Amino acid sequence: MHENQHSMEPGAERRILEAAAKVFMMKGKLGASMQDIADEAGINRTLLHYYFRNKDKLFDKVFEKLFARALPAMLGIMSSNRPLLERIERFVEAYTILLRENPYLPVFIFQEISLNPERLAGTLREMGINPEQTLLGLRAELEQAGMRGTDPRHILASMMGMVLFPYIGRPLFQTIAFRGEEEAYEKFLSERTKLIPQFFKLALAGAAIQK
Amino acid sequence: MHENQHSMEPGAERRILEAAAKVFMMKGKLGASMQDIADEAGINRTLLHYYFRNKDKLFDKVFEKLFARALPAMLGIMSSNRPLLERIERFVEAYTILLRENPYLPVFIFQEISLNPERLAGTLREMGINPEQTLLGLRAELEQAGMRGTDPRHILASMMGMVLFPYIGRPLFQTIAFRGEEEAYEKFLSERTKLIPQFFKLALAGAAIQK
DNA sequence: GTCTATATGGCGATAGAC
DNA sequence: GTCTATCGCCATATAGAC
Repeated sequence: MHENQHSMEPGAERRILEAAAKVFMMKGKLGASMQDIADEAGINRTLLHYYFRNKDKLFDKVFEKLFARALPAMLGIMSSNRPLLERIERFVEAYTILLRENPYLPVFIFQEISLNPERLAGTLREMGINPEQTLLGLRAELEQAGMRGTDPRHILASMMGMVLFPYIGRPLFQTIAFRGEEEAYEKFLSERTKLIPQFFKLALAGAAIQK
Repeated sequence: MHENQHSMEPGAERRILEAAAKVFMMKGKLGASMQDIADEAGINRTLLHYYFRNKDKLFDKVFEKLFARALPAMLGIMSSNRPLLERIERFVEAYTILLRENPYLPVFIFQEISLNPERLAGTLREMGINPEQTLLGLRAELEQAGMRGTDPRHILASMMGMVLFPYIGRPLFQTIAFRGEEEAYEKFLSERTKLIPQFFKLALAGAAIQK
């Protein structure tokens, strides 16, 4: 792509993207300046323009990358064909790992989509994600997996919320409910990995009793 | 506060705050210009400065107002002394009403806190919220309310996540799981009002069986 | 209190030397 | 490919007339 005559630092583009991802996530799209990103990457500001033309294009690339990192885990649970409880376990594990490494990811993504919903359809198309088809699979599979009569999307939304909330609302929740203590909160997050699947298990058990 | 010699449109300050809240929520703090807010309020741009001095101060006022609108419902469930399931029901109802009228509220608040966590402690203090005390009450009350041995904060986090996620992730979730259909999603949101408390009921029932 | 006109600064973007 | 210098815009903010 950038086969130029002079020596180009190998992986410069990747290093820029990593720096940009970090800065965009921490300061937001508009709060981050090109200078901030250049500093973080340890390069000259104008090089950003050389590689990515302008800020919008750079941001788009970063967003696509981060979005592609976050979404598959969500669709995984939808499209696998394991038992419901096992799928929940795998889902929670996958997201816990992802979020431990990228705690700002959910706020960043939801904020961006919220401010710019028009772009979503196109992004999904480019990623080769077909909502129609995914939905069909989900419906059929989850419908008969345990919660008969309940729209399986409720399970999915509940699961997503239970997993994501402690990260999305971390500063607030940690301050109010944990006196701001980091270590205690980390422990809390770890506990949830086991606790969330267990919670669904209990709910399913309870549902079975009710019949 | 603004007792001036000339006729001031009554409630101008409030009208500005409402307009600003709307614009800030839809465009973000940096994406919103003072001109945008002035247009929304139907006044001249410089009047914003007359009333609120500068953009930061205006934003702070807006944020405080919105934060004060969102937080009490959360603390309510913590500090009441009703049975656990009843508290959950009330909590879900209260938030459903709030979110139906202010769908952008959670993203806005979590984004701002995420970008500006330093301000949080001060804001809570100004609002007269004492995390220490709230936490003590919560611990004692929920501990003996049903989920023995489980940190009650897990219940709270789960509840918050289940309620908030469909709003925070609405554009994405509605697109993927509902083909973008508005009406179907509205119905989905309504269903959750009953479904979430029911879900906790089942989990508690399941927990009872396990003993 | 409300308006017009203007100052100021920051940031994205490009030109052009090397 | 990388740098320096510079242009031009836009948004905040203020001065000052009415």
